[in-house]
Amino acid sequence: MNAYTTDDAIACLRKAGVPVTQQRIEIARVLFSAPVHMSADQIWATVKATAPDVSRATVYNTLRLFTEKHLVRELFVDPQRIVYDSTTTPHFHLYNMDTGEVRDLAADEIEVIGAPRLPAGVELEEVDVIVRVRNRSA
Amino acid sequence: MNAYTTDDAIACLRKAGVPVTQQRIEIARVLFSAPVHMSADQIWATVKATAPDVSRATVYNTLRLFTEKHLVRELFVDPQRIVYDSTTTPHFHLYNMDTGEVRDLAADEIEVIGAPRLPAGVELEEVDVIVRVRNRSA
DNA sequence: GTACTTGCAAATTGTTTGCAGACAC
DNA sequence: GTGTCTGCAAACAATTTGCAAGTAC
Repeated sequence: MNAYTTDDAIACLRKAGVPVTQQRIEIARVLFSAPVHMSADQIWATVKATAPDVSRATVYNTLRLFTEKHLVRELFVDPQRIVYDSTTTPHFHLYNMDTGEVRDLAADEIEVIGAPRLPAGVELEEVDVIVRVRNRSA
Repeated sequence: MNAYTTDDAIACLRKAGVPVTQQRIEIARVLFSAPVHMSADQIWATVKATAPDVSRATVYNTLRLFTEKHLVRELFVDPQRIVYDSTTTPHFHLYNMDTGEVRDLAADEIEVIGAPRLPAGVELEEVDVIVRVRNRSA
């Protein structure tokens, strides 16, 4: 899912069934050049560095679209902001409550065992694990 | 931590080091009469049923205070609203994305194994597990 | 009596929406 | 050409804050 070049970004969008536009390419390049965890406003700021006239609304709308198409995953680590994770394979997170930083956990660091008894008529969507940490000694 | 009566609520607040007021008693009774998962506005609506002139701001401020004193736990299941959990012992959650309902998971349903390698200078605060489900067949 | 709380309404913040013009195909 | 996308600014909803009046002890 890495897309360093514009062509990679275009391929990635096409594969996901997302109509290609200039703005979406810019946003895809920010997200998929490397695994990142960014808030919508951070993404907007980064995109503006290379494409100054992308509007905030477009970034928000595009992120919603990308989420629906499973190109990114929304993380609710903090009620103040949604963090977008460009890695969509199942994995867990470490969240520093003081710095706001989000880090992926390696698969061997933590493991979830067992499956909950689901009520009838519902199906599992995903399992979210967030390990919250603080800087030592406040 | 159950507090069905006013006296129980007062004792609970005193024990937590929270100065007792009429409004806090009402809010405590809503939260601690039984294990609940409620949003701030749901709590406000419930409190108003028996104490009509408690303001929304007081409910929000009190919930923040209760959180600091570890009388309740904040759950970030959905970016739109904070859900308050009146059970503060460690446990995990099942969240129905369609209905918004939150349910506690029993300790034998799911288990987390292993501990992440923490960066130097940080300490573990808590581990949050949220199992997200959807109603079958959209 | 004093300090802390409350209620109200206004402010704040992250996110969404409506609409006219612009772009992809 | 046609339908979708974008930008702008206004709308929104959940939460917070400032300040004068009320309450617990």
